Amino acid sequence: MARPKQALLTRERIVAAAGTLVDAEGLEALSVRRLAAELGVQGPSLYNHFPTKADIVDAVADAVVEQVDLSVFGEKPWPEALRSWAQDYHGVLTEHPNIVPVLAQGPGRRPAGLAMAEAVFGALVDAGWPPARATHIGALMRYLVTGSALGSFALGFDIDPDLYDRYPHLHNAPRLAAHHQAVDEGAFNLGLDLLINGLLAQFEGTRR
Amino acid sequence: MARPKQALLTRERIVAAAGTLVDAEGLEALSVRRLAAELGVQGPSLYNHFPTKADIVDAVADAVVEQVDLSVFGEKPWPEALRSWAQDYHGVLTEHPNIVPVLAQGPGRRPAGLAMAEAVFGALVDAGWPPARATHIGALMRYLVTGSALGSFALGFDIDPDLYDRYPHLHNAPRLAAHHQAVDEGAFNLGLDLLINGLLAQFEGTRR
DNA sequence: AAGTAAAACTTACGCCGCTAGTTTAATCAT
DNA sequence: ATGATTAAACTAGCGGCGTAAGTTTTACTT
Repeated sequence: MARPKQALLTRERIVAAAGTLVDAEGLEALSVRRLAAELGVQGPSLYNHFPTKADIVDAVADAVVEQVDLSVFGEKPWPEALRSWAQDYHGVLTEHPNIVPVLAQGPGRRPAGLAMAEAVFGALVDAGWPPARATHIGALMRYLVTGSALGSFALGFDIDPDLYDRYPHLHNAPRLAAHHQAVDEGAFNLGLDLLINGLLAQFEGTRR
Repeated sequence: MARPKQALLTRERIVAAAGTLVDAEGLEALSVRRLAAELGVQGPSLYNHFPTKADIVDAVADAVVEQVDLSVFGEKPWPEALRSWAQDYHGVLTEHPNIVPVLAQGPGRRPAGLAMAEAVFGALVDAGWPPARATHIGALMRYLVTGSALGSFALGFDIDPDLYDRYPHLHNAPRLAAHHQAVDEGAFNLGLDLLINGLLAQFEGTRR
């Protein structure tokens, strides 16, 4: 086949197929040949639409970030906005955990990533936080959200019970797997509460 | 060469060389052939000492975790111990950032990882925290430490100034790179303060 | 109508993790 | 002491990887 009458590929179709593949089978399963096969095409054809595989992965990551709702930042005071955004971000990443390692590297040049940083940082600065402090808060939020999404804490322990003979306090670790959602959510929400309440106290302390 | 009089390889030598390579050039640079070359040997020879490459990577990760000081947990009250441990853990990861993606997946079956979990969880439970809450706190600490070590926040932004024309609040983002250590440290310490102070308040609240 | 650009293709290079089978030395059992 | 087994290196090779190069055909531009 040479150039077809109707193009077989578009950037959108490629990103969608790549996202589906990553969600279903993980980042390691995303190879150029495999992705091309899903699209009914030979591997190198993808290079007519993206310069490198990394650009495809980046586009997948940004498509996920695009799903995060940023509208709260114009509508609510910073503490509620921050909480609401962090929960939504966390929820989106929970649905697409396999792409999180990419997001954890920062926004780079990705438009949705930069737009999100702009919204968060802008809201904090506009609310009266000093820019340096707002940067810290933004960083901290990324640490919590990506740290929690990067790998389930509860599923991070091997489930072989014999493994824990020498770690007496951990004897229930294999049982964590059964409740991993509740454990991970509990930890994330605890962290979010502590951070936002603490920040609020600091903020009001400097105001008065 | 067949079997030499003195074995060329040991697990320790392999892990040390792999760790050096990962530290110097990143996880992607660690290939079986490359590592073998560093050790003056052919690639498949490594399989006489480790069943898979993943086991080598795991051993590198555990060697890093082994460096974290756990002695504080027997010596100080839980808030100081938690802070001191988290700072030490954070410091160790700062020196070996390339292995963090592995640690972020949890301890799995790695002995030093499990010993660390045992120490943290045990100290919290022994101090009076309910086990479920202690689990949340342990998870939260991992989120913060690995989240912050996984990728510098300050270096996560592209330094091309033109990129920020459409993100007015971020116009100073390219300057973050110059102070990335201070920014990242500031965010981590802010988070640690907020979490531990908040936990302390909760703990004393339930005691009274 | 001619010229150019786009989008598919095939081929190929140098990497990758790992398996299989071979050789030789060291160690263990009788 | 010797014979058998195990250990630790080797070579050869499989299937997969990202991607560069060059080819063909179609579509768009002038």
